[in-house]
Amino acid sequence: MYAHTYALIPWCGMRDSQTSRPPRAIDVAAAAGVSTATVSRAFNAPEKVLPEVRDKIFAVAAELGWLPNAAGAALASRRTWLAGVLIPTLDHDVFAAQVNALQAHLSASGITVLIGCSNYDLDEATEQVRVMLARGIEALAIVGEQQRPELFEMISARGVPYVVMYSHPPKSVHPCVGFDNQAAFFKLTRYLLDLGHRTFAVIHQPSLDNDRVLARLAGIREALAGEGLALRPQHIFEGQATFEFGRESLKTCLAGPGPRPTAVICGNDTLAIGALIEARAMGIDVPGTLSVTGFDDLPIAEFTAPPLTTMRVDNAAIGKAAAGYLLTQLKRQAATPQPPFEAQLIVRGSTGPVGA
Amino acid sequence: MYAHTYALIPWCGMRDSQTSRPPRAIDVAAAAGVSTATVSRAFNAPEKVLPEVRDKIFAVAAELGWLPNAAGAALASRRTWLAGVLIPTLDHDVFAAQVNALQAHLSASGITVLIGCSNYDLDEATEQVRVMLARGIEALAIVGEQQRPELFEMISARGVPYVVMYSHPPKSVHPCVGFDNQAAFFKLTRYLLDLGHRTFAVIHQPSLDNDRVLARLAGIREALAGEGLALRPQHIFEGQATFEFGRESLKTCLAGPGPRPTAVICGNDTLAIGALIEARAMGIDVPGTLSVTGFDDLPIAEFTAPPLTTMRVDNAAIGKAAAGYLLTQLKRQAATPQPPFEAQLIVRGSTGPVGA
DNA sequence: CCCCGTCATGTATGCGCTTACATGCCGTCT
DNA sequence: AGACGGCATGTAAGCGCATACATGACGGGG
Repeated sequence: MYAHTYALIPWCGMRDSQTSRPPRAIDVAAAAGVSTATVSRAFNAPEKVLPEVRDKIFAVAAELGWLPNAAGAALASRRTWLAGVLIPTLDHDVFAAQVNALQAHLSASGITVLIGCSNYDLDEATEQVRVMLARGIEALAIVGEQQRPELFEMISARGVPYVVMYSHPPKSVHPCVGFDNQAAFFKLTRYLLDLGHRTFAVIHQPSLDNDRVLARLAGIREALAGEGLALRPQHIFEGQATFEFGRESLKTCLAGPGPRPTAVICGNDTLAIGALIEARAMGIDVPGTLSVTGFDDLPIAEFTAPPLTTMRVDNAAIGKAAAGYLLTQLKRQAATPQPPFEAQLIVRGSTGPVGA
Repeated sequence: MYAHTYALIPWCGMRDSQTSRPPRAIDVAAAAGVSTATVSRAFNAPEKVLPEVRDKIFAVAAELGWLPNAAGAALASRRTWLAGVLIPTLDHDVFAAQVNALQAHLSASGITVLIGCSNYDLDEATEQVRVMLARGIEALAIVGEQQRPELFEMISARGVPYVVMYSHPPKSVHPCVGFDNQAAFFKLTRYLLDLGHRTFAVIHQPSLDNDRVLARLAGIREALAGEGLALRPQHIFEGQATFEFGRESLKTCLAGPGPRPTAVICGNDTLAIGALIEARAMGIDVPGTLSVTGFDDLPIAEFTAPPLTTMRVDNAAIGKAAAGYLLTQLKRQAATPQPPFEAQLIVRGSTGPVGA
């Protein structure tokens, strides 16, 4: 398809032969009649090269299709221009949005982002960080501060600046860019308490090794304890964050013995929507006899029946702020500790006064 | 927090002094009483090293916290173990799922994945690929085959194996792993035609530089043409893939002059759900007086009111297959051209016979 | 008119690792 | 017994680039 254009690139035609290799700086230098030092300067410190020479070098480089070999550059300059981000999975809007923003911001500064997915496994997380460090990342953003000690040891040992993204507990030993999960769920629960609710159910994600989920549960319990209340074990449901698990949990919950909850707090919007779906299927009036809350404010939350009361966090802003923090760290400037982001309560139609 | 453990790592305490640097292979070699060649072999070809020597080296390496410097390794071995993937944005379930699967699969083979986001901009796409090539990627997956010629020239010139992901038009000049967008929408439209629909509206994503969207429109037109039908300009809506655009497009459409469409084909589920929301708001009976279709089969599609008729593509399978293809290419094995994936029609409640 | 500073460029070293080749040891076959 | 082959390891040469330092040209001031 583009065969005709290959001819423009001298060494292209040879790409089938084993001798073919990408051009090097020395090839560009030879073709431009300068030394490799000047080629290097033309790209890395253009002001140090005479404009005419520089243009000649650029022209030759373009003609040869030369791209500076990053491995060579990294070795010689001791700079990789690489940063890493460790997340549980890309397959989740929240993390994808954060990574997207982080990458966009770092990329604008010429930094390439390596993405490591732990799949919610601490050992895999540690391994991913090991690989990233071997690749020479100069900064690292980590989702969640619950990690193996070795992970923090490795990055501290190498003096790599890092930041914990998404979480931001009040007394973290780590630099954080995020919000306080516990405070957010405290606020949410307080809101429901103020509506008169006294019996609660909770449907949440797997809490193993997950400080965000644990903090959320703590926030709920803290608010309840303030009123002398507690969660009944039969009202707590832990499982995968799917519509299905939200549905079956609500079903089980309402079929159970003892006092029926008047409010269901869900670990995220997906679970809440599942609960909403089941409530509709069972003919339960939401919010008349049951209030339901979510977390994340997915775009769909506004359009469920009834619209979902939830909490919103600006994930793109978190990603951008994390990038900004790392960037100032890389410049060896003072690390300005960010105040936590605020999770915003979005009251919609899925919550109401108890017994309304 | 982990200060007590730092003491276990000899050079940690010095990380504040400017002289501190990560250990090198030669440090490990010295501490283990061998040469750097043996250290290298212990990690890259363990069977060539006596078990006792190997264990000693591993122990010393762990103690020193040594990680092989990837830049040095890449330079010497001419292997970077890097692959790239070019996508429009991570902020979209479909691409995130594909990348997640691709990365999981390649990572299992020791390959690190570089992710480049084009933000639907051809120049940015080209630039991202340029950066990836400079970093030494040995393989590349690209979403969408509509790219600047320079992009394909660059990768061909370097002999980097690549694969187009997601799309799979019948006569592509590129190796593809994906499905035939045109055929999928042909099938979908055919289904609606068989239900008796004759007047159609289309609400779709921006088509500029987007071969997937263009192919989908072509599929619709092809099916209609088979019945001597065509789309009226006032029934075509192009805009961002949001609920909001789906809503306002349906509203505008139904308020417009001329014959009212009995079926609305949406470019994806988000637009379709927007249309569904608007239809409910307007009190329009779906599917009684209006059929609505989506594409992607988002998890929520099953639970809309009415449940959404849509098409499903296994994005994780595409990512995995793309990784598999690149892996065999890297082994210089025969490239087995994959047959296209099939987009599966999922008939639910949002479509029905015309005028039912 | 000479000296020295400035600027543009060249020279040459080494970043940390892999690997072809060299070395030396030991066991085995003739 | 001698030769030879195989094996474990060492030696040393780069991989492609950036950069400290050297060089040389040029110009201005004393």
